[in-house]
Amino acid sequence: MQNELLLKVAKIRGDTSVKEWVYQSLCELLLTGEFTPGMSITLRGIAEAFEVSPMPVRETVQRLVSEGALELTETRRICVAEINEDKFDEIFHARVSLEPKLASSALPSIDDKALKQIIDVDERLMRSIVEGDVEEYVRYNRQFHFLIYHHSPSVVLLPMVNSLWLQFSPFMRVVVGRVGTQVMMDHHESVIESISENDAQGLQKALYNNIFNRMIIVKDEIFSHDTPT
Amino acid sequence: MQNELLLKVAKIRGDTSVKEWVYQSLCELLLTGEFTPGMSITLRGIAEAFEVSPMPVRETVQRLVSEGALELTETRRICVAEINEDKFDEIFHARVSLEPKLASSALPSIDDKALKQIIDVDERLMRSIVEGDVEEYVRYNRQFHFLIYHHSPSVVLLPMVNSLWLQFSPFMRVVVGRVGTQVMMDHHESVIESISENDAQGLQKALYNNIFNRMIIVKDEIFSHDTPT
DNA sequence: TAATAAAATTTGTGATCACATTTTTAGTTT
DNA sequence: AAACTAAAAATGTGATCACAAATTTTATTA
Repeated sequence: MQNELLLKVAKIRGDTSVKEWVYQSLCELLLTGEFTPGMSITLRGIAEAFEVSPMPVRETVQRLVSEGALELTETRRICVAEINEDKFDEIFHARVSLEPKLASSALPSIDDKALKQIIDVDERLMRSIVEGDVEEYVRYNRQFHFLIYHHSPSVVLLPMVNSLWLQFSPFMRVVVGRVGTQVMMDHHESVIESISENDAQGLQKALYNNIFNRMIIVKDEIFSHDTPT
Repeated sequence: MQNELLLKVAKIRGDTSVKEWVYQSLCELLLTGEFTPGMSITLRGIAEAFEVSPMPVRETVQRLVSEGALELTETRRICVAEINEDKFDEIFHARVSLEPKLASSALPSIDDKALKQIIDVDERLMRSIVEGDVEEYVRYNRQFHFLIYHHSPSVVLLPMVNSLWLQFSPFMRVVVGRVGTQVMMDHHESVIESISENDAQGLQKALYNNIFNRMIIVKDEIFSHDTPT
């Protein structure tokens, strides 16, 4: 593990506490899929890699265990959460229940500049699919969603959605790598149109469909073929 | 704070880690409303009250902050989460989205013995309302719900619902004390009937209605009157 | 050589310490 | 009595230590 991880995360900023920096860094590694499902991590390993004491790492790991992103084994070791079909179905339900609502609560705060950013990210997302660039796909897909959600004043749904993404992103990175970007072709036109027209109901429906269809594709590709994860 | 808190939580059991015991104990204090919204707590205070070192308390508090049950103030002090109307609305949406689905996933595992327990708790809940016993109301209302949910094999929705209950229970305890048990009259007949008939759709609908109506009452009683919390 | 046992190392956990920041208390001034 | 200031205490944070349990490595035996 060593210092390789340090190269993959942003440097700590002036007034950021060590604990918060470790948290954000671990989140990044989970969301990008650098941490893969089932991967074992250790407190001292992370502390050493990030060149900090184990204390902030311990508290951070507790947070991530609480958020379902990390799991404790029977022998109290720590590993990255794995996703089976039942868990996938639960995440599926939670996503389609919470994300559309979250997006509509973000709508009032999405101005023209933000919309332009969202459109820009969507174009990059499309390009990543065409070019078969898995890392880019994962990054821009997440950015597309969170450029919207982060405009919401939410203090309940947003953390819940965050924890869902922490839980399934390592798995999704593996999935997209396995099935290819092409099958994940994403149609965001109606999402973007609803945003530009300030249509909250339309946005909820568009995003519901978008999430539903993406998740169905994964479910079909990974679990219906009885492919081992 | 001192040792009063110790008297209000279960003793630690043999193979329970200190950290887990502290977590369960703090959860209990939140769920019963012993910890009230906005209440300040300190790591050393809890450690002293529970007669443990601050270490397990720190890790536990991180979990609870992550779960939204505790919050950090601007000056990095720790307090019990408060609920304003926006937050209440978010919790409302999350509850009606997740709890019915969770209940239906519990249904296959609810046998006659469990159903009998649920009916028993419902009767105690009714009695608490009639007798105006706020503590009992809070306890049996929670038990009613979780006797159902804990039969679910859920690993995603159940922790999410748990964290929702941790977030709003201190608030609800205050609410019920303020408005009285009578206004919280709860009709669980259709919930129980759906369970006894093994009717998953009916259970989802009954529970949705139950939660919806309870939350609407609170919203009306507390926020429409502009009563300060 | 393979299996087993013992030793060494790793790992998570709880305890303790020191430090920077925040809050409270005590003393002084108006 | 109210306001202000300084000192003391409290608080969260990061660092470090020691211990029990789990895992890995090494040595011994069949």
